[in-house]
Amino acid sequence: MNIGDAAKASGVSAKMIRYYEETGLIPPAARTEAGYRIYSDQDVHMLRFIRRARDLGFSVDGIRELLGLWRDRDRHSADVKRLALAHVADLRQKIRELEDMATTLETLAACCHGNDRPDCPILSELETASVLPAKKGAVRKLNGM
Amino acid sequence: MNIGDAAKASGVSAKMIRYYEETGLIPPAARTEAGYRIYSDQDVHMLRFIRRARDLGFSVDGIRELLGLWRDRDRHSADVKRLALAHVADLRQKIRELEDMATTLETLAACCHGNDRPDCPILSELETASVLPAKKGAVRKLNGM
DNA sequence: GATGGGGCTTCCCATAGTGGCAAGGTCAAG
DNA sequence: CTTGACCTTGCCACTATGGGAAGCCCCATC
Repeated sequence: MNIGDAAKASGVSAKMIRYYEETGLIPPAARTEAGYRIYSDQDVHMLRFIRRARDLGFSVDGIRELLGLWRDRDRHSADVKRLALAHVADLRQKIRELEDMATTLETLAACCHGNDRPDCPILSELETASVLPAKKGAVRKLNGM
Repeated sequence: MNIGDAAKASGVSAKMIRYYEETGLIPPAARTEAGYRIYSDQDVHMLRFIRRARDLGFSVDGIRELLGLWRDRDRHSADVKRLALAHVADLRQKIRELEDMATTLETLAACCHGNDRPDCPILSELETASVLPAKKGAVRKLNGM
C-alpha cells in the first residue's frame, strides 16, 4: 500500500512516516519503479507500535530503544520494564514541576481581587519575589509537551 | 552595565536577552559607541520579571501580555487574574495528560515480570492495544516543557 | 487517447526556547 | 602593547510536527 494508506491505517501522518524513515527510526521503505514508497501490513504494525509509544509520551529516542527490544526475540523483559519505569519517573518529575507552577499561580490568583483596579498580587509577586526557588535540574526534555 | 552583568543579575542568559530583544519582547537596549548593549537597574528589574514568569511556565507570548499589563498603570487586575487562571487551566490539562501516561505505564510495568525472559506485557500492549483512546485535543503547546 | 483530480516525491520554512560555535571587535589590567 | 575576558553578529542544532510549492504519477472518466 502507499504511504497515505499506511498513514490512515497506522494513525501516523505521512509526513511523520517520512521523517521517521529519514532519521533512521524505521528502515527505508521499499519503492515502486516510480519511486512511491510501499508498505506491508507488517510495516503498518510497526507504525502503530510507534504511535502508541508516542501516545505514552516516549521520545523518538525512547521509541528507538523500545523498537530494538521489540524486535529482539532474546530481550530481557527487565530491560523493557526499566525503560518504562525510567520514563514514568521523568513524567512524574515533570508533573511535579507543573503542579508547583499551578499551585503557586492559583495561590496568587486567589489573592487577586480581579476587578478594575490595577493593584494585583500576581504582578507584585513577579516583580519582587523569587517565585520558584527550588527549580534546580528541571526535567527540560520531555519531548515537546 | 553590560549584557553579561545584566544576565548574572537577572538570571536570564545573555543569549536569551538578545533573543528577547530580537523578538520584540523587550525594547532594544541602548548601546555604547562600540555597540555594546547597556542595561540599567530598571532593565534588570524587567528581566527578572520575565524570568519569574518563565519559571511559572508562561510562554513568551504570555509574558508579552503580562509585561503589557505590568507597564499599564491603568490595568484591571481582572485581566491579570484571567491570564493567570487560563494558564493554570493549561497546566492542569497538561498534568492530566502526563498523569494518564504515567499511570498507564505503571499499570503495564506492574504486570511485567522484569526478568531475563522475553515475554513482556508492555511490549504486548504497544503491539496490540489502543493505548490511550481518549487522546482528543491534547494541549500540544505548553512551551517546550 | 486526452484530461483532470488526487496522491506521491523532494525540498524548504516555521514553530519555542535554548545552547553552542566561530570570526572578529573592544576593553582593561598588567 | 599584549593578553585574556568580554562583546558583537550570524549560523547551526535540537524535538516533533505542520504547511506549502514544484513537479511527477496513476487512474478514471469522457
